[in-house]
Amino acid sequence: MIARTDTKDRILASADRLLRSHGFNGFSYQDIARPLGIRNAAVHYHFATKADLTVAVVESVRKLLHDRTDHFMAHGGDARLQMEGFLVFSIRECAADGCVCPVGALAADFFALPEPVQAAARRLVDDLVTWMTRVCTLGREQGSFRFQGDPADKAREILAALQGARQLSRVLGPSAIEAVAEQLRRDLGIAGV
Amino acid sequence: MIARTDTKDRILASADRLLRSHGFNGFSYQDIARPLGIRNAAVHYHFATKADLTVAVVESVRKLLHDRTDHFMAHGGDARLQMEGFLVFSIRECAADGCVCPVGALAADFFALPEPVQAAARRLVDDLVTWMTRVCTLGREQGSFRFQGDPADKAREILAALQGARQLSRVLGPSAIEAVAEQLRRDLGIAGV
DNA sequence: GTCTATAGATCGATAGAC
DNA sequence: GTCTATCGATCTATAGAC
Repeated sequence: MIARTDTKDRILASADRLLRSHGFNGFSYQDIARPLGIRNAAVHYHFATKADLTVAVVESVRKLLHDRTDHFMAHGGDARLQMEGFLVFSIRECAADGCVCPVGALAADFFALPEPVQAAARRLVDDLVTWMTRVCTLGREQGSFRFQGDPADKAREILAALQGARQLSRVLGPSAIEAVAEQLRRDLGIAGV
Repeated sequence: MIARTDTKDRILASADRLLRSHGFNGFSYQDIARPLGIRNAAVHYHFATKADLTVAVVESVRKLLHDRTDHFMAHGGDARLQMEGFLVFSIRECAADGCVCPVGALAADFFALPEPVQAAARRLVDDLVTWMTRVCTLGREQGSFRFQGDPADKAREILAALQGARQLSRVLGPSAIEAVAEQLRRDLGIAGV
């Protein structure tokens, strides 16, 4: 059934964009239904509750992360390429539509979120930290990165900086995340590559 | 009139806490009125609209920042003390109640916010960046900080990292911001002081 | 300055026809 | 799978008594 899958995917894509641009409490089923030319109730058919829909969005992002990093997590690879890919990805997404990552979108309302949504956010953050920690560990072993201290701390610092930078960019413009990304490169000793 | 000022201040304090814990779209006039033992309409008497109330919250934070940094901005001082004070302040606020700074609270919904609220957020971010840039500039001149590149870039990196860390801490627990703060110190060469 | 009462809108969600 | 219709709740904001 092409129609079913197609509509469900469109709903998911729309919810993804709305969640990351307006936050969990900043979009409604109406906002999703109207541009798709369907009704409120049709969205509820595919995703019974707003919590279900939001969890699905977070899980789709988590799956995207796994698709892009599973090989690296299992077999290793060039840490500098992984890092640079993530920086460029963050800058491009931020500049394109000012969207933050789902974690940043959910964190602001976190204590007011349905518990399943909180749990999904936790899973995504755990995955991001695990992956970034491996990138930092391998990068230093490979002689690509220069930093002091525990790779797990450096990983959280980098993730926090990018998350915060995407939010700063909403207020200051796209130059903010570019400046932060370039400073992160300088700190790691990979600027001007 | 003690009563008037007192209630207005209580409303402001309550709104501050609610904004930073639940986001702009995550709290209502009811949430403010009930714990204070007053009614919805009484809040509207002091702050006509939710935008007015939110702008007042942001401006009060901006005033607090000025009170703490005006002397430093005018006459200089010990950059390491300014930096350490800000790190400790951020950690303590984050651990106490999981609140993010107003910028982080407003950034998630930013494109859905009333324009005056967006403008107030911009003013606060500009002030923070200006101050932190001065801290970084003086810190390097004083030989306290070690970093590559433009102090304005380092300043935005640090602010972004702390803002992101406060949000990560909601998901991962208070250890996240402590780890990020310690990594920021290591990067600057002021760890273990 | 605070109240009661309510307007007016929107929200998430459900029931049932098609 | 999408529709119409609607429920019940909640929200921002206002009017007017006290």
